[in-house]
Amino acid sequence: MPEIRLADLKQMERNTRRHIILDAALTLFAEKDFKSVTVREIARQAGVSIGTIYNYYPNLTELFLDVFLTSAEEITRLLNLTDPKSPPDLEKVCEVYITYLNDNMTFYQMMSHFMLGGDLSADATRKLDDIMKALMDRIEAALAAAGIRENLRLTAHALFSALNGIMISYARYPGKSDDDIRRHTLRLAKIIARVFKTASPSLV
Amino acid sequence: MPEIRLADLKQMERNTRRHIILDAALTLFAEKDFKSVTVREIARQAGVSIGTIYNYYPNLTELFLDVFLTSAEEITRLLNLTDPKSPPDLEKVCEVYITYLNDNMTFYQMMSHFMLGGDLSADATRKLDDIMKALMDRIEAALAAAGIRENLRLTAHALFSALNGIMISYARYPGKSDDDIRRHTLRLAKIIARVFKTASPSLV
DNA sequence: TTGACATTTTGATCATAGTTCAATAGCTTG
DNA sequence: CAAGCTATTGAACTATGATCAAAATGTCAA
Repeated sequence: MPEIRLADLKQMERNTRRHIILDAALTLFAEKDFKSVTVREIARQAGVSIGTIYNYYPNLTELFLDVFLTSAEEITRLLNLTDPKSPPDLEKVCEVYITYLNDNMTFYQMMSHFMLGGDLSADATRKLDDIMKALMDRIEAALAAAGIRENLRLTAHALFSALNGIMISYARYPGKSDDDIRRHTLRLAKIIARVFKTASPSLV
Repeated sequence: MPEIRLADLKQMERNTRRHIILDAALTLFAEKDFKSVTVREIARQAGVSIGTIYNYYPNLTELFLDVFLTSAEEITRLLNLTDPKSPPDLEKVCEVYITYLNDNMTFYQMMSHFMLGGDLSADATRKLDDIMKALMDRIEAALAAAGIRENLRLTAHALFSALNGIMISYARYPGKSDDDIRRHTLRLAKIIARVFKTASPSLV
């Protein structure tokens, strides 16, 4: 039955092409603010025409979302790899997460854009929600491993929120270098991790 | 010395005109997502031409920043008014802040836009930093009133971050109504307030 | 009041963005 | 090889923020 195989190959080819565009976008996002990247730039970087971009993505938003999802999977994987032998340490998980956000500010910018912006298709919304949930689950697992039992889900929500808030509050810190910001956000992450470890059992 | 008075009056007049544009923008932001509000819409709402907008603001970003600063002053005032007789309660301060964010999502969208987006003039950056610092100071005062003494400044940073993170994480909650989101974000705010009250003295 | 000068307002105009789609090029298959 | 299908192309369309010469309005000394 060569038909099925051929169809599969075609699909793989299509995915490869899609990946070329995705990689071009990723390259550009590493260089500059994601809001200022244009279709024309992505097309040039990928070596295709504008129209081809729209053959693989219905619009720029969905392309950006694809980039975001790729990064989100990466950070989820990183979090799952923390300290594979011993049980995951809460402070370590927070540190890895904040380090990733420092290294990938476009990821955080996109997260804020998609979470607050709206105007996503139903399909895109589902994808976004799924990946955010996966991230949350990872945080929850770390909390569970830290011995938190009561209100586990709610506490995980609060911790996840707290971590996400660090960057929005201090990504721009007047008169500080990137290194200073990294140090400061990591210190805040540590504080938040400790606060949750210390106080959680006594919550209502 | 009538010259000085006249100059003052002119300045007041100019400020009044500026306010007409500001109010028009505020009205539109209450109706729809701030990213989708156009210069033409603001001009129509304010009853002036496009060019006049640019007479009072060098570009749309500065106009948006002005709207943001207006809201930021309002929330700072609200926070200062919480429970004027008794010492400010930490949970109450968190509740007021999160309630305001729920009622004024455009404010939060703008905060995230300006804090993460960049491309502000030097003057705009200073204004933004000032108002964020004022907000922070208010949180710090509430923590101090709650009895926190050690690492006050750093703890205030962490708490401020945590509160800001609530909205970015849960403003979009799959399948939940606005009321549900309000309830959930307020619950998270309460948890965070308690966590900080309980655990802070034992921090390093 | 008048006329000359200064200030403010106006909106057509420009550059650039995302998006569309008829024409073209490239493959596949009978 | 030819017919038909699919993928690619980029000029063209709409809408955006921003500009600026011209017009309207305001100011004030003579």
